[in-house]
Amino acid sequence: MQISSRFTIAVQVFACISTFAEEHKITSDFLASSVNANPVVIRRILQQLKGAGLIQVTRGSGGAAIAKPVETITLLDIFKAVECVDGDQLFHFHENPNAQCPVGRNIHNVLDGRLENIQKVMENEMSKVTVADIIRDTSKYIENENR
Amino acid sequence: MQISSRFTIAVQVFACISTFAEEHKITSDFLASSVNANPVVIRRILQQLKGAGLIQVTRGSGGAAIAKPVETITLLDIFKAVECVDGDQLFHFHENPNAQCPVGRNIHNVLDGRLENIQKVMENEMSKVTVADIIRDTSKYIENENR
DNA sequence: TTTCGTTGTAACTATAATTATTACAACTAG
DNA sequence: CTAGTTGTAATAATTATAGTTACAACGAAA
Repeated sequence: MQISSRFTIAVQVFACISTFAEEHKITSDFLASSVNANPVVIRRILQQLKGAGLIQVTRGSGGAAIAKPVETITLLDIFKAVECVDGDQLFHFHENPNAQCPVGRNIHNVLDGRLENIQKVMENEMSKVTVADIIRDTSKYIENENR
Repeated sequence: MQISSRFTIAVQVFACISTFAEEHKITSDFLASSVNANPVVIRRILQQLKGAGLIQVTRGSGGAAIAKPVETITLLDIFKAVECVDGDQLFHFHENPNAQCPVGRNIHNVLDGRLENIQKVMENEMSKVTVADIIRDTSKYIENENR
């Protein structure tokens, strides 16, 4: 099981906005072409990012823009915006372990805390990377191409 | 997107073996009843754990047993055994980002290292918990019930 | 050596999530 | 009003998960 491509697509959206906002209007079609995905898929991701307050999308005339200072948006913010995980739980239990069985009725007691901790460590690492970092690296790589 | 229940089921398998091995033969039916899942699903997980050298399964007469000292088996070992992730990559990219687009052709350069790092941190945390810890906690919770 | 319980695995189904696609009303700017 | 765009519904295709039936292969014990 992998984390869905919505997440990496969403990150690419930020990189695109920052790279091209001055030259192009950032429409869902434009983004879809950079990602090589369907414009409707992009629009849905844009809605999720907008719902989290990370971008703004202009209806009618079109165009997406980043809504907050890029140093204040982390990969974790993006992840939580687009990865609709059931109750924010990364790990999935099989439903209804057998309460007649001593192990079945205690498996959550044993695991919940430890799994929560693993998830927290991962999220903490995600929160260390900001969109500013992504933007800086993106322009660095693009500049390196032009020599 | 969540990590599949195979992982938590597999952990429960170890807890069951350690808790009941002396009283019962650990068959797929017995495990299926504790987990409340289908025996064939359990047998498939047992095969994955066996393939990773973590347990042994006796054909014919039946029964599963832990194959290595429990302090040497970590949650990461179990995770890697049952979670068949494409190329060990937790994060999924949309295929074929547009190579005509400067951002599209550099998104992997920008993200691969950072995502790998996030995954590594998570795996490192998983490797800190051993089956011995799981077993200890399980008996602790079961004992606490009996007062 | 026959019987019995079990594993290993194939085949098929059901369910759910992801991603793509078509279509169109609602909206905004010119 | 027109053109281009967003927001969203509806539908389909694809993939992964999980359940189920079935049965050959196997091992131990009668």
